[in-house]
Amino acid sequence: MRERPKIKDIAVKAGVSVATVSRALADSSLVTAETRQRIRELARELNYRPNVSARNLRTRKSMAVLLVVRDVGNPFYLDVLKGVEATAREAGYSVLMGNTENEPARETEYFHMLRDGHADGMILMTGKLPPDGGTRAGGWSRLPVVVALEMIKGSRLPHVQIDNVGAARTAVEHLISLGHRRIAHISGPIPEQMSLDRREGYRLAMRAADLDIPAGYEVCGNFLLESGQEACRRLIALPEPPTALFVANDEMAYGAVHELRRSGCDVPRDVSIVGFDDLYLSKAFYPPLTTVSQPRAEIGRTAMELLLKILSGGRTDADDAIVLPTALNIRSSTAPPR
Amino acid sequence: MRERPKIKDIAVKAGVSVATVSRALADSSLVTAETRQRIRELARELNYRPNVSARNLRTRKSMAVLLVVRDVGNPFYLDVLKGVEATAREAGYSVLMGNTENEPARETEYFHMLRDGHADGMILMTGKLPPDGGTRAGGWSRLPVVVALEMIKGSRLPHVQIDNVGAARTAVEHLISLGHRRIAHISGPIPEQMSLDRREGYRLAMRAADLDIPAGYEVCGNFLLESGQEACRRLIALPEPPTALFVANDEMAYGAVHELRRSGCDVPRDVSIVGFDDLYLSKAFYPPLTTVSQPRAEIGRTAMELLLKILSGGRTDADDAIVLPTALNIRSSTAPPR
DNA sequence: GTGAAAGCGCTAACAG
DNA sequence: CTGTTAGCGCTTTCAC
Repeated sequence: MRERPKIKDIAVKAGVSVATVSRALADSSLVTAETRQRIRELARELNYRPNVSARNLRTRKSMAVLLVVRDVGNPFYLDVLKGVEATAREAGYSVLMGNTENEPARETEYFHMLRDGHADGMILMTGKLPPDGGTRAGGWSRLPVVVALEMIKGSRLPHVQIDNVGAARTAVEHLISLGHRRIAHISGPIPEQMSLDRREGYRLAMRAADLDIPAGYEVCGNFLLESGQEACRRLIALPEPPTALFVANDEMAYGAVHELRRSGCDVPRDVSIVGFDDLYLSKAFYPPLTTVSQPRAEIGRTAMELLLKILSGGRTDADDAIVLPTALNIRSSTAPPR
Repeated sequence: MRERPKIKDIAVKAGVSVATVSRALADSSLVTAETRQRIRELARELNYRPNVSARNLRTRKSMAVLLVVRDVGNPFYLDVLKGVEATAREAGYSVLMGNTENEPARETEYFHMLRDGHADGMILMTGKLPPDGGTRAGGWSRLPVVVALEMIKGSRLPHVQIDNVGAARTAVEHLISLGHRRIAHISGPIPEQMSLDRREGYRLAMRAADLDIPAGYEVCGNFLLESGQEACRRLIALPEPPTALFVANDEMAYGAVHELRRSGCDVPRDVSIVGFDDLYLSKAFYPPLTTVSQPRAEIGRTAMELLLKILSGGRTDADDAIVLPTALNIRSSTAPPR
């Protein structure tokens, strides 16, 4: 086998011009079925594959999308990534991983990568836009970007999201309906929109039921296991500790349960716990965790589909704000108070 | 602001040639510090960024690496991905995600992508080479590929791995030293190398201790939670059920514990369990899981470093088989038999 | 239907 | 030190 054959090699062998080969390979109707056939066979024979850099340069496309998350190490993104990857693949796109670690500079860097032609579009799951979003001509919002998972308020970008406020509210109402009155909340980092929303849902449910939120009942975590543990420790130490916890994500909920157990409390006998996310593990956890499940894979899929639509020239109106349904998954970490 | 400025725009504005601009931007020493300075400022002013497709075409590099795994949805890969991403980033590379779902066709497709210039190198974590690996000139082994996590026997490719046999053996020896004699094993899919190796470690430990492996004591799973549950169910139903389980990964171990609990057995009182992987969750699991921990992030980092070395012209000898250490993490899911 | 030719934007010889 | 020039491999007018 030769070195990588180029289009010209095929052209020579087939006795046609490079243009014809290019057309034949692109399935253009401007080419006789016969020549097309011949060229395709020749291409296969030579094991020809087009050089993507050349094609990208010429077509000004990269057939890649950039998926930017806060932390690639977070298990939450797994299914989302899976959804994105599958959909992208089917459409002939590849997926570039972006990881910001919450650093604004990186956030900006990925937008640059998009402009530079590394990718044709981007799915942004970090909940924020680069700092200088407004100063550039047209801002970043002109770029083919879909915001998913975490919404960015006031950004005219198309969104794929869930109703965090409503879902959180439903979760807390479940606790209330069980008879709990002393319900605390472990939130994500404030002032991230997602944390704010879930806390808002908690507050709404409490207010609607005429329940008090005593001082110290709202503890702020960072979505990581240890912070759930730490937050729980503080809650237990309160003069009047809660009988139920609404935790802003499963990972922190795991930490909270762990801490409760360490201090001799039983879940749900002494304290009920509701999480958020329904990680793949939550059903095998002990006790099986009551939690809000969100359609992660579908979020990924939908976001990618929306991006594809935009890339193929579809409108990018803000009415493209898609809200996917959540569900409260009631398992064994919640029970009536003693 | 203009449309994307190109190198020529800068050249014109600066009154120099494109070559000079290119050099200045590349920090070539062939350019006066002064002109370089001037050009760089101009570039920043114009918000210039090089077009990657053009550069890729010209340099025949993409500054991207392909990370291919069996299943992007598997939490096991998280930290590995994180290690790869961080190292790649530092070196100026981006990471393309590849997902094979165990389909040979996809496996091949990613090798093609590599050849096509989508990426400069590849980190392969699927444990297999495409079917026609040998028929092509030089086979796939000529490409800049590093195999990580799962080894491919007899492939001259550089490897980054752990000693699965030894680690498994140590895990089982722990059980034996606790006094267990009826020890069963839930393996991964056979005949995957990784599953084979861990089972081999189990067998070696058993044989060395003169312990029998009764019929039905080796059950095959697929590394997923449900399969651990299912396998455990069969083990419990045995006329003489085991008092300890060595499970080939944590996820299946979770499933096994879950099943044991469902059927009224206590872990570790009735059955001891050792897992493999030490997922981030295993310490918050109930009971905290005794498990073999492998340095996932470091595996990712090392694989990427090795790939970088190869890409920069380093040797790719098979003596580049790097074995990273594991550790047995003893927690609360193991205890002496009753 | 097919071919000739013009670039996409950049880098790297080669001259000066 | 700087400029001129020739492509990288492909797609796509524009002629024929």
